[in-house]
Amino acid sequence: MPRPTRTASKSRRAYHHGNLRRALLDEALATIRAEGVEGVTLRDIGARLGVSRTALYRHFADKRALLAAVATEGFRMLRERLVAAWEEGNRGDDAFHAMGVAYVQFAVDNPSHYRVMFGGFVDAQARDPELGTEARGAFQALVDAVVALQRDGVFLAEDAVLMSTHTWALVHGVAMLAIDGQLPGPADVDALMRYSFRRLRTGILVNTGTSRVACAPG
Amino acid sequence: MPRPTRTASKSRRAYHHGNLRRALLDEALATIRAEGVEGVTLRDIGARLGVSRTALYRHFADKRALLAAVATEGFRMLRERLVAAWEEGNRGDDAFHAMGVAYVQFAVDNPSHYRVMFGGFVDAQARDPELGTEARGAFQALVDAVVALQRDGVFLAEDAVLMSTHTWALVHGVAMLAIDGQLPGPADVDALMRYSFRRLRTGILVNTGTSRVACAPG
DNA sequence: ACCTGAACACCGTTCAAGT
DNA sequence: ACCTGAACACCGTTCAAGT
Repeated sequence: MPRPTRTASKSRRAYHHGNLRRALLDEALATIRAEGVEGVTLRDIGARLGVSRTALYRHFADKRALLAAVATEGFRMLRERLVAAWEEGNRGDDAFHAMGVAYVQFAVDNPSHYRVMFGGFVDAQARDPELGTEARGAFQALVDAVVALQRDGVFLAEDAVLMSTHTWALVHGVAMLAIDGQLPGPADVDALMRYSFRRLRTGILVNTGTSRVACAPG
Repeated sequence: MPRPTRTASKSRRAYHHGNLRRALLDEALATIRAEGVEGVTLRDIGARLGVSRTALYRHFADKRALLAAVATEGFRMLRERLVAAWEEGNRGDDAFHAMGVAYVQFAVDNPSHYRVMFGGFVDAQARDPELGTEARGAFQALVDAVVALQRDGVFLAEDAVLMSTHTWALVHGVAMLAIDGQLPGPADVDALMRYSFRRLRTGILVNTGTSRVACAPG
């Protein structure tokens, strides 16, 4: 396949002439990974790319737009992980658990990136429609799994969105506590996830409800 | 009761001579409420208090220490709300639900403050021991309720800390989604909380487990 | 179109100096 | 002890100017 007629040129870097946006995104993400969001400065990113510190404004409205793009990419990655876990687990009950584990694992592996995704971008979503689209896409992966499990009679036949949001809140909560260091140790993340998903399925209440009263005890 | 021998003095503000720390804390919190964390600048706070912008360093090591103190106060407030909900609800099953509602309500009422409390202060806890103490105190209010409900045979007699952490993760997740605007509307917060607590108690799984197989269907 | 470089209006923090 | 004011080393963003 012939490359575009554009020559390789004498520019010091390959990301000139069109892929500077991509390079800015990659550099921002690398910095976020290494130092957290507060380590991201437009000057450093420009310098690291051998580019003026104002070159960024050709591709992003401002710093927040850059971070919104990073967040958008995060949701895209997250959705891929969720879908992969669901499909590789053969779309059953265990696969649902695997999705939850994959979700928390993504947060633990990319804590700073995850934080940018949920860093109070209430209006970032309004400013950057693609962010909302991608976030909804990741959520949809969860809804799809819930719907499938409801169809198969594994999960209760309730409002799938409500059930999915409930599940999302749980894994989101576990993820946040994990990356915030609120859990004693890293081994506790696994233990909590195992417990949480068991109880997500069966609840924490002692079984004295109407559905059991009709049964003989034992 | 006689006031301390310190005179009212001619100082323009009452918070000189000992309560500047308190004033700094209040001013920081007010700014956080009004503009979010990123609106907090030491210069503005100093100016608003009629004090040099470096006066703060007499009471806090740096800006992060100030924010850690704000977070500490947040956990103290949160614990009070939780305990109040638990006791006013007469320490029963409904009171547990009320605690959850109070938790989410605190986050919704004080979104920026709540975010400071969970803003990735992994090591802030190490730097500021009081923060960890107060955070653990709020969590303990939840554990106490779980233990009481287990004693009364309402909740499963499992590891109370694990069960509490599971519950905490759920309400934390709901709270984060709510203040992040990830939920369609404010009415959905209530609906989600009702659903989530019902399912926290009873689970989302169809009841075909061993305990029900023994029963006649229907 | 794309990038530059100087300039502007901000930051947190340090430190010698005052009382 | 407590506070000040100048100074330092940073920020994001704007804008006229270059190619």
